[in-house]
Amino acid sequence: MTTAPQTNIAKAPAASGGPGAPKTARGARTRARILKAAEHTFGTLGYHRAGISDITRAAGVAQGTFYTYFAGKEEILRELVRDMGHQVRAHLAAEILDAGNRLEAEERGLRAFLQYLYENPSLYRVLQEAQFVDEAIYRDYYEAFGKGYVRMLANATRKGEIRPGNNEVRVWALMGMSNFLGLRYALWEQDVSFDDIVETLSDLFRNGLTLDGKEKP
Amino acid sequence: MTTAPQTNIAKAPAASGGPGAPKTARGARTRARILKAAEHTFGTLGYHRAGISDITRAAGVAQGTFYTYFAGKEEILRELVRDMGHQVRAHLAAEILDAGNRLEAEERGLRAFLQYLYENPSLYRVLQEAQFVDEAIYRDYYEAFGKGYVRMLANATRKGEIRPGNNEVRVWALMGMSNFLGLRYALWEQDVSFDDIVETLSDLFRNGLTLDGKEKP
DNA sequence: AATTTAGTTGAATACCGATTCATATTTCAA
DNA sequence: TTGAAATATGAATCGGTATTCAACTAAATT
Repeated sequence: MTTAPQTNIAKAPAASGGPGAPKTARGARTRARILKAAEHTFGTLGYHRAGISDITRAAGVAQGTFYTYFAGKEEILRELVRDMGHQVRAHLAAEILDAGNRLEAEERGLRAFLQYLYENPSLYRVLQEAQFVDEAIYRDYYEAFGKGYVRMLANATRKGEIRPGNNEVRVWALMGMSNFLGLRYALWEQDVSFDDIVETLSDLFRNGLTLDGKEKP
Repeated sequence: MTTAPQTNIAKAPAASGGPGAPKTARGARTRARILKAAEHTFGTLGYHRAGISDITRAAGVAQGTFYTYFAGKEEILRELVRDMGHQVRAHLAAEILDAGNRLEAEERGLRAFLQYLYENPSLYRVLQEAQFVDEAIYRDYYEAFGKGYVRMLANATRKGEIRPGNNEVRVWALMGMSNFLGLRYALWEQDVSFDDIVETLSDLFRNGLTLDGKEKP
């Protein structure tokens, strides 16, 4: 031990976000630019084809700068999924706030989701690819989403707005619907209006799929 | 032109499956072993982490042998998705054959799908990852699936078993449900019985989600 | 048996891109 | 103003792996 002690206590892990959270306005701006660039790059090229160099180029910074704010490629993906998750949930929550009942909330929620996906196509790809890079972050996303959703259905059940039933299973079914409808009609081809889609689902919620057999109100 | 003409007509493209389809029983066996090994390897490690060497090791052949039957990594993934697609469709078709009506077909189909996914977990991962390697093959899978599904709903509509409506939209919603329910309850955690799941969806199909408002039979 | 064709081998090649690092610049507090 | 801390740079490193290829073995054909 001839040299001075190299303390490894020096670098505080900081709030969240890898090597060191920015401590300057400039740093915060740069970090945000990189994150936004990653969203676009991953969304366009996909996680694997996208290189760090693609991200930094899009952000207008040097490659090395990336590692000032993120521990690596996986790390920024995680950050991105968390960020985007917050955003969608906040957006959808706001959109269904003034719904008078559950059916209306479902209608508005679905329409808002389709619209959001159309305007933010990166969300879909980033999220779905994250599933195979870090399954936990993907589960977290849907479990957070589902938790709030189940709570809303429970309230609706209490109010007598919807039939009693297994709301957790329903929620996963509903999330699956939205996801596929979004992929097909918001991302792939816009050959059916969102109104028509919402109306079709609304009819399913009100009347079911079969012609006979509704228990009386 | 001093040398003899090197004909490039020699290698016939063969039916389907890259460089050369096997012309021997042995070759066919080897090709099948590699395909099966790829299914398992992609299903376990994922497409990107899985190396050709992982596949050939699992198949018990040398690396070079891979390229006797497949043009490359993407090619074998495409082959796999086509294969697996045929298998699921055939399996599900058989399972719902003796259903007396559409509701029963939906119930049996959903249960069979959940069970199939539980027994063949690779299907999910291979298919979903294929989406970002070659989107066309993924679309083909769901369009083939959806096409048959829409036809069945059209028949059911004609027979008066289900309400008239936009069956294409319904089909994408239904496929989305199955997909998510499968992921959550067949792959992630088996904490709800398939019977309960099917019953929940059956209730939705028969009675909708809301308490009021069914139009009369 | 001899010859041609099909299949197999595994080491070498070739390429790619994530991460590191020594250096330079900017910011900010004293 | 000044120096320490924070930020930025981009070329070099480093590990990995898809693909190729020349030599070898097995099977089919004559």
